[in-house]
Amino acid sequence: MSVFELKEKITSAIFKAVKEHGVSVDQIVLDHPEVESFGDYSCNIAMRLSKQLKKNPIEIANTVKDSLYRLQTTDYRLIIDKVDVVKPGFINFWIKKEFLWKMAVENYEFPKTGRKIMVEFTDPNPFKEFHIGHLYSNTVGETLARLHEILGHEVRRACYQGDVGMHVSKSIWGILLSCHSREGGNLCNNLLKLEKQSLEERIKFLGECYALGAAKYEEDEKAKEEINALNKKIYEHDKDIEELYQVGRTWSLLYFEKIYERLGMKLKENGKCFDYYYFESAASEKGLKIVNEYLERGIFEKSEGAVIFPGKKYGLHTLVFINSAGLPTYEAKELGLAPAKYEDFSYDLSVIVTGNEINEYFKVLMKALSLISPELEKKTVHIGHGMVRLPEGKMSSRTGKVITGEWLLDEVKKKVKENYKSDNETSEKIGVAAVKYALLKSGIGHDVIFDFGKSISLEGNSGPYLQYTLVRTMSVLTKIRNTKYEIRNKDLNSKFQILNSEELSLLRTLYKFPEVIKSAADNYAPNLLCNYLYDLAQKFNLFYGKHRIIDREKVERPARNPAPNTSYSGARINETRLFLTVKTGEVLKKGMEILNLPVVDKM
RNA sequence: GUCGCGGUAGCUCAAUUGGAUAGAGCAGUUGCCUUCUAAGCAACCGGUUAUGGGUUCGAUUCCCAUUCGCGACGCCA
Repeated sequence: MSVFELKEKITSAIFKAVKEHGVSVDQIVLDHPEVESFGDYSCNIAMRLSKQLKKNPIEIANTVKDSLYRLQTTDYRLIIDKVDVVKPGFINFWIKKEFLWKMAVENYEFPKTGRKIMVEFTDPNPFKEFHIGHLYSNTVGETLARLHEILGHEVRRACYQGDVGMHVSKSIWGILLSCHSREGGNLCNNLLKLEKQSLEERIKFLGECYALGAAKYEEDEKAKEEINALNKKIYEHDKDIEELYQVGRTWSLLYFEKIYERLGMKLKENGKCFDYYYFESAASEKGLKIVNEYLERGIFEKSEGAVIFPGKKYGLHTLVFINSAGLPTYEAKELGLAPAKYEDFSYDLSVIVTGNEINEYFKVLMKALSLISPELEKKTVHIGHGMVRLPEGKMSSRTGKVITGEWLLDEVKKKVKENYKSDNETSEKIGVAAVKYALLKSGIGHDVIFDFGKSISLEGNSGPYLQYTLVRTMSVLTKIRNTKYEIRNKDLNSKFQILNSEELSLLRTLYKFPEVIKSAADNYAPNLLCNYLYDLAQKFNLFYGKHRIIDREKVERPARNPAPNTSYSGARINETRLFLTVKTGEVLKKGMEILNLPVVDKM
């Protein structure tokens, strides 16, 4: 029996019991109490009915309890150990230990649903750097994708990249200037000379060009005009800059793939990390067409030479979709993107992960989409994640106040290496886990204030803590595997009864794993899974520190050679604890896989 | 100015969507390695949940006001 079935059984039993009182309720809330001494499940129905029935909640709770006892089915009797009515009017349920055990040991897998979900995330822009905001989006998006895969859905990953637009023309303008000042001759050849340099250096160069263009755009009227003109040229594939443009674009895209692989994304059939790549250059054509079509139908309006969506009519902002130069803005492109995605993969749900700074835009966008294609609008969900900020404020590529993803990963890796003297490969894995966990562990909506040294923790509630705990469980198992041992507590029936408080507490955490996955996925909240895994690891470490899995006193060591990894032949193993250890390891491993945290053998 | 989001321990964050005694980590103090990995464990310290009212059996959570911070508010994404 799964956790879900168990909960359903208790809920329906309560439902029946309540019905006996002649009242009907729309739903029964059944939760795990925070405090373990309040049982495994808790119901507040008596308090909710108190007003309606004009009776004391305790009284109601007691009669419900009596009805439960009278109505009980064999299933129910099998599951429930004890029911209690407490103070304000809670009805608390204790599950038989045997069942807790069964649920914990069972490897629950969610059945395939056939539901098709597309998740769009990361969305870095070619010609600009991949900063820690992209790192955040990638980490969150990948975990959301994995959570939905675990739930049995068919998931596709999408990445939408801005290969046209003002930021590109600013970069190109910067490149033109930089390449000119180096030498004369063919611009593209000058750029290609950089090919000898590492990809990282070339990307850095592009970033600098952007900063240059962006700064001049604001300072220099002439530069501004040139950049605006360039923007149009890029849209029109003007042959003067096309070659240059393609070179830079290719470098960027290659570079992004390298980072995705470093972050542990799996390669797809196309040999890349995302299933689908969308570009603004393509979306803009579709978007233009759609907006123009619906301009005639009166959904959009002309105003001051631009095409706008009158959001004010619907209590939202009015936004420009096609600017006065005839070019589509972000909003129009997004309108083009939705049907393009649907053509590739006829999804039931489209999840779009972006920074929360565009939350307001998205509301407008969704309103416009609902008038154009209501069925697509219904299938679309926008998740705005918090922005990554530096202690001194917002990041800005223009002023160079940017922390790139690679820099962060490298620095953390270095710190791990220095602090713990671990080898290169291990340090990399620990560093990646530390960075990702730091981004995943808090709620998705809030901004993340990034402060190196404070933000990325290697101990306490951190990625390495989970890795370390997993290593501990594996270490016990290897030790046992290499050894002949006797198992104590062979008697299965007695096993459930004699659990000490640490064992019981671990068991009560273990069986909840599938519930946590479900609620993390349903709420788009990876932090729920982080919280759970951390709690589990803490409980395991407490248990581990307090109790022996392999009996110490039975260890026979060769008298002359008391090395720590000698044979443990003759050691006795507590089977209950062994199972708890195995299970903890499994859950940790699975959970870390969903969070996409690398696993290490030793630390 | 209008709209949206937020304010929880010195710092960074939780709190099962209205539940029981508001919990962790970091920082600080103190113990624990000849015993399955000390990136660990235990203990202490730390709170008028921004402020004031309201709704009810019950509020960090919902409503109103005040205040502070961030974002958006017509041609960037």
